[in-house]
Amino acid sequence: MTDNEKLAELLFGDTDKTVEYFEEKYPPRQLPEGARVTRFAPSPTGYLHIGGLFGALTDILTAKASGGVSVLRIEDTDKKREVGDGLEAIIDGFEAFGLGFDEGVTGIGSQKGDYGPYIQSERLEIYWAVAKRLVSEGKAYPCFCSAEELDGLRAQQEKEGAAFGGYYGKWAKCRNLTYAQIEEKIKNGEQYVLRFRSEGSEDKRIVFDDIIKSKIEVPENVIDEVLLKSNKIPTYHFAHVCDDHFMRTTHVIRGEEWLSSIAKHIQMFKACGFRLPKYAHTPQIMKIDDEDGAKRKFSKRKDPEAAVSYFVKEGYPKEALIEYLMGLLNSNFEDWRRANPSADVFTFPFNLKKMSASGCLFDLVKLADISKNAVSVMKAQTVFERVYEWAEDYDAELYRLFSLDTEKAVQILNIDRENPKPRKDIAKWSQVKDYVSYFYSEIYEENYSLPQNINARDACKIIEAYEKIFDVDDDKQLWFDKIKSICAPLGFTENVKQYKQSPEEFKGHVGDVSTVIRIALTGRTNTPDLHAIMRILGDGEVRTRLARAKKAFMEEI
RNA sequence: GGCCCGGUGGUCAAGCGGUUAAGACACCGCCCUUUCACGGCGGUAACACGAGUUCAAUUCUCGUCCGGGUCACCA
Repeated sequence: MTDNEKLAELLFGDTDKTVEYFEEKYPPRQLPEGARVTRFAPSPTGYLHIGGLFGALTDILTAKASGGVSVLRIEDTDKKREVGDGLEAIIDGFEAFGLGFDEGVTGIGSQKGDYGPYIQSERLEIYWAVAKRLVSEGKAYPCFCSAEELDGLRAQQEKEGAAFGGYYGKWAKCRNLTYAQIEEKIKNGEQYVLRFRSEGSEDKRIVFDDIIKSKIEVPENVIDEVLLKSNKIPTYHFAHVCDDHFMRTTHVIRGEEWLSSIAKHIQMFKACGFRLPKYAHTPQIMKIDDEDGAKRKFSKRKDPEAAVSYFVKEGYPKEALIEYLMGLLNSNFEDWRRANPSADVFTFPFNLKKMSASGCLFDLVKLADISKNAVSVMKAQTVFERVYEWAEDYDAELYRLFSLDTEKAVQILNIDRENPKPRKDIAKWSQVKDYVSYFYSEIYEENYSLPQNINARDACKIIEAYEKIFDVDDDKQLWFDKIKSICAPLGFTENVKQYKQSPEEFKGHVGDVSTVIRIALTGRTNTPDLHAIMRILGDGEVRTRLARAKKAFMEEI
């Protein structure tokens, strides 16, 4: 038995399962040629970030487009940052946007798939088996340095002008401890972490191909990275290597912040004797800082829209956010969508290589546009259901109003919706209350301010005339003809062109007349089809509102 | 600061040695129109800068500048 093997026993005497055991337990996947296995691996820190949704979409799309498998794995190796309902936020976030993985964690306490468990804290024996082998081969060693010592080391390095800080070379004090020294420290109950014995050299370079960033060249890593923390839980780096190997991940898609640790990951894969997966480092989604106008990544603290729950709260239709993200992912998506207006997004021929290598700004305006289009093609009944469901959680008043008469709500939402070219008013459900407010007397706010070109006296006369001709049963054509008929006697023209030719001859045109009626009925100058609005309001309500408006105009005279 | 990634209109972006440098969103104008939307038509607006390679550089190389990331027993 070599010293290294003795050390492995000393450190991992309790772990009886071997790397070979896990190799057998998690055999290579039987998948068709070219099928890609991807994974999204968030840590449960309390919320799902917009970048996370972006990454997850990339994983799912990549797997789907290749006939492969997407996995959801939870990286809960940092107990300090973990939040109680962190997993819930992630699961809820995916559910809210209709994203599902083929394998992995499916809910609180539920997982599916043959390569599990899919929560890192449940995979400890795997990491230990790999760690044990690494120790026995001399590729890892225990380090007893305390946090204070490490701090001191860093200070010393700075003083001596070391090119970079970290645990390596002559500063790696525990690197060459003898078996006897280690044994003694352990007997004394000293705490230790397990470090990777890096074979790297600063002047050698590693070249590899990133699917998105293409060729990347970095110096080898020389730092003896921590593999297992003092509580025997692995660091991200080590867990990544073990998990993606045993889950048989073929494509590691992750944010570009990981690019800087790629050298150590490649070295670790090599040291473990695992085949290196392909990497794709995705660009980041950023925003413009409201204060200084600088481009920067989303901040959890400063930007509410960094969390996907923000979009849920605002009531963006889930398909809108997904469509927006799809456009960011592959810019040819918009063309594809035009050609396949009703196709399932997941049938889009997604191509990782077509992803842009540079970061982009999140554009709420563009999102709104996509959203309006998405909502405009929905049936009124669908819009109603979606708004109703949303309101139940986020707008009690709207929910109650809709509950009063769901039939009426659908009618309101159906105005101008059956047209060949439907309106595009609604981008998010939180706009709906204002959009429908004048249909509900409880929240309807009267506002009788007239445009400058119309005075209260004329407004009053218009309403009086209109009261006489109004019949709720008139069809749209007849109704409008009647409005035209009251124009001339009041000094307005029914012909807009005529008015434009000689404006001095008239007080206004039929548009001004209907504007007065519109104001009287809805309190605003802009609304969808007035005829449809009055049909929903009903004869009684229309007459009541006309009377009230007339009174208000009279008081202004 | 070291290392790494990136830099085409306001935004997202095609193009990857020879193009009048696409398209989408936004913006502006016109048309349609009872308002607003919708729709149609048109418009403003871009290859960060400097060298080099080349007959020819937005495309290739180098430098500069700018932006971002990363340098933990966090992921």
